[in-house]
Amino acid sequence: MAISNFYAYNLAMAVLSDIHDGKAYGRIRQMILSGDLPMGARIIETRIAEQLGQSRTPIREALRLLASDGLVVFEPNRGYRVVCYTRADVREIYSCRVLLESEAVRLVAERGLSPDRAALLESLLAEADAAFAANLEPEILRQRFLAVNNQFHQQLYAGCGNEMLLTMIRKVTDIPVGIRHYFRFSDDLLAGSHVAHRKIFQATVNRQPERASALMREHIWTAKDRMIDPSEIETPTDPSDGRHDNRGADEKSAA
Amino acid sequence: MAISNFYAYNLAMAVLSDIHDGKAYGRIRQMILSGDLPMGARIIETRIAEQLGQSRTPIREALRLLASDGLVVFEPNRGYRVVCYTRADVREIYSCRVLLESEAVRLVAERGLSPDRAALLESLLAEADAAFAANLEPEILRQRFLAVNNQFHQQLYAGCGNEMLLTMIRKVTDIPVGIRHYFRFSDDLLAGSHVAHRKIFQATVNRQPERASALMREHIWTAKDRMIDPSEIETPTDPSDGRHDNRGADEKSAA
DNA sequence: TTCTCTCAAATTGTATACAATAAAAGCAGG
DNA sequence: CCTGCTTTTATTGTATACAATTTGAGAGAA
Repeated sequence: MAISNFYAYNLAMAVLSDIHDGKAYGRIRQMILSGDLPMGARIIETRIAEQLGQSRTPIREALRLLASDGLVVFEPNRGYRVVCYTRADVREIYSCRVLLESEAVRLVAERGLSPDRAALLESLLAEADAAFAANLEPEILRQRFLAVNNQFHQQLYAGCGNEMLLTMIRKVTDIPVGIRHYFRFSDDLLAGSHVAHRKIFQATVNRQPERASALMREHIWTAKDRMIDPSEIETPTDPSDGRHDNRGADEKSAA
Repeated sequence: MAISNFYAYNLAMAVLSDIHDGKAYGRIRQMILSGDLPMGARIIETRIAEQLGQSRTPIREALRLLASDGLVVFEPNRGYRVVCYTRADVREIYSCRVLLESEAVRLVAERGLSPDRAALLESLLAEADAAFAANLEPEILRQRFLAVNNQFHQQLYAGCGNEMLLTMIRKVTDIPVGIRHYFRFSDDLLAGSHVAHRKIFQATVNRQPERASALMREHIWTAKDRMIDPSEIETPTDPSDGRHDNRGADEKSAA
């Protein structure tokens, strides 16, 4: 398997050369995914450079990369902004997720899970169980669950045998937290999601590709349906100011 | 539709700022897609820079971009090489194409083709008809048809209403010509492909989403089946030398 | 020969300087 | 008070210089 090809894409680059080197790409990426840099925020090269103690050159390259990940948007002579997904965009993304992830899980169910991966997935599900049982504050529970949720999906597909598919799935999965504003995370949604994970896992273990695939489609559709839908009231694409001081203004309304 | 987001990805960047500026990204991209830089060729920044009459800085950025397109591969401290797809990679790519393009054409068939786009597609089909009727040299016919073929696919999906899907399709479609080595382009394959296009187009015009989708799946599967398949004799990933003088060595054996 | 080590050349990584462009501020005129 | 132009500032685009790293060649020893 030519890991050398597909995997030398962006995420790999992060892992290989950036993230543990404390270098630009990984750190900026994290700022975006975590919401430190809110959606729509303009990114000024010199400022980031200063902040990370590097010169502009590596920052620029990191930004180019992030642009191709779809995490920042570039306009010639105007620099970069954190991507600002509209509801329509998010719907598109979820449509793609349905397509890609249902296929991935089908492949996995056909090929069968390796024992250690099955064990890993079990432990993730157990972790989620624990979180629900722990009677946490809703916000904490939500965060905890979503983290496990992401890992579950990633790990589930990992053995699908199609690196290109995995790359594309990462692309529609690694998205700024800001989009959570568009969703209603009621308790029953989380619980329902967890149940769905168990079912999907079971079908996969049982080598039922069609069933696992169908469950996955339904699982993601359900999430998509929970999007808050003020029909045509899109967020304006222009937050106008994007200093990265205004963090936090972002995350609160997500509950 | 937030074109501003998805579309500000790489290809757009090419169109916007690079290609008609005569800048690096577009030109290098073209070198790769056309085979001027053969698969596996190492890319030396200084050399390309000299060749294009620019400094290394913009070349480096272009290469980073191309890496995210999957056209070149990067290794830290070792620079870039043109991606070298193995047969297994190509099979993966075609699996993804089946998935993505069948979905795209389904969406188009559901929404219906705009009259002018339908006309454009008709004209492309007519162009292919003409090519077949012209009794061209096989190699010329092949090139002509493949060019029209690409355009047909692109134009067919263009109105699918999901920019993210289109972006992903571009990614699995824009591939160095070198991979053609892996295919057997017999005359009947081309002719069969053309017939399939007509059928797909007809089903789309008739608003038969499932039918169009199924035809598309079969169409791409057929192409995939025509891969030359010396089972496990993969091309070694290391052509060892990659000066871009050795062009042409590439393209001939494609017939 | 074959292996290893050392040193030189080539290449990539980063920083800095300056040019080109866009955004913002200031200023006249209505 | 607003409008449109000029000047200033901020920011991005490119080139160059130098440091760090890898690659390749050659010398010396087994």
